[in-house]
Amino acid sequence: MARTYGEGCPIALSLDILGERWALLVVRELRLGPRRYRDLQEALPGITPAVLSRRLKELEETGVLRRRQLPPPASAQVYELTTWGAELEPVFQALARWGVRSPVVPLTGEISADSAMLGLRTFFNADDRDHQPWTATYEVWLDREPYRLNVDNGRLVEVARGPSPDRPADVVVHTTKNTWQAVLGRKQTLSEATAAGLLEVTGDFDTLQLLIDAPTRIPTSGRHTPEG
Amino acid sequence: MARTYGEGCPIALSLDILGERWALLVVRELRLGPRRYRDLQEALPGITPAVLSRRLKELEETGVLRRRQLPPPASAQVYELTTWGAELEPVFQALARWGVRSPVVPLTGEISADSAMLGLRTFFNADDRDHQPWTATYEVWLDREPYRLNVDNGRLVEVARGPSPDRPADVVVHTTKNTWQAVLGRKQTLSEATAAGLLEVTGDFDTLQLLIDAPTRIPTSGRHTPEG
DNA sequence: CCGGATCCTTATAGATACTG
DNA sequence: CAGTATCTATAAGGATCCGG
Repeated sequence: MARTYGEGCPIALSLDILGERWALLVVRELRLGPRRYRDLQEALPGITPAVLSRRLKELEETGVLRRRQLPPPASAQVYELTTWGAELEPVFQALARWGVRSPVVPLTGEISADSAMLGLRTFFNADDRDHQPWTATYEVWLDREPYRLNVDNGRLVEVARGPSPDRPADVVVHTTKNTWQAVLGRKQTLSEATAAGLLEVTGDFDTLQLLIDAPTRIPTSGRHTPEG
Repeated sequence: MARTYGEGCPIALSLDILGERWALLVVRELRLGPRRYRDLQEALPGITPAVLSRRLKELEETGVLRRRQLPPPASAQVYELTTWGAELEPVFQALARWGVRSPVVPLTGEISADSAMLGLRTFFNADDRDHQPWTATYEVWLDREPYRLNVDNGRLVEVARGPSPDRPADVVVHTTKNTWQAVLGRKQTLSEATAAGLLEVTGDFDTLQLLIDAPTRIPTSGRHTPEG
């Protein structure tokens, strides 16, 4: 927080803390749990070490995240969100829902594995009653990184890093984040991706299809006219 | 949008559009309706003309706002949000609710009249059942700028610039935005401000008290420990 | 390796003055 | 009133290097 807007408005205060370049994307990468410096660098292609260091220091000072030393034998240093930092979730949800409707700027480019999984949470629509409320656990591997999902009675109650902890998941998926994004974005059907060998399903295919269909169809453009 | 994060994540896309310095505050000032270049400059102390021009141009190009020529005899040029730009409301709400709970950075400084009125909307709590659901219209003058409020059955259904259009409001208030903020922030009671001559009420005092009490008590600090 | 710090260059914002 | 122009200060981008 080198420079501030100096306003008494809580929005301006939030921007004092989060408004600098890369700051909110650093926080985004911590939404699913602690990450090391190196993990952040890899998830944020384009950020320079100096900027990443500065943002981490500033976000630590303002109480958004904290630095923690993992106990031996890991002995790694990680960054993780504070309780207050984790309460930025509604901000991310609102920004994602808004950005995806951009009528002018197209949504193109790579995406981090974490973001790909979190997109499911953001756009998962429990109110959609085209499907019956179902219950299942999923284990999704994106680029060899494991994630687990827990749908309980039609609600996505858990999105986390790591494989299924106790019993094996009902459905296990192995794919790349790009294929996962393509399927979620309706650019490719689940069947097509499977047939092309881009995605491998272990367990009930239809249960996976339910998950893929749960996010409301996302208009990535054309929702508004530029004159809007 | 000179520089972009180049990601396929909708959050990053939103930040490509809104992440540059001052951008989101410019949009904030348009939440209650069109404003002229000069109005924006006054509401955003510290912004330089060059930066304001650039932000307006970029936000226009990305479809967040549009430039409009008012018909004669006004003949003024104003900036206003597009439909899509107006859909940033959940983002502002989320940012305001988060920022106000900052455990480290204090919330101090001036605030624009628009922001002072919008704070009421952000923190108005229709679920609070300490009071009966009431219905009333208000006309609030902050630093000689008129705003109108409409509470219907305990819900704040309208916050707008300008005086009451048809019939006179049930309650008319004349004060400064600083006093208004102090009263809403529980730093001063309505009675105290009135007794001190800082606030003048025409109409039913208790109906105004209902409005002031409607926002949930806002903890501006201490909600989390810095270690949180 | 990991977790940065340093150095240099480029881009953006701040300050002030000025113009159609 | 609605901006542009000019200059300076600061922050980000790019590459390299260094200590544990």
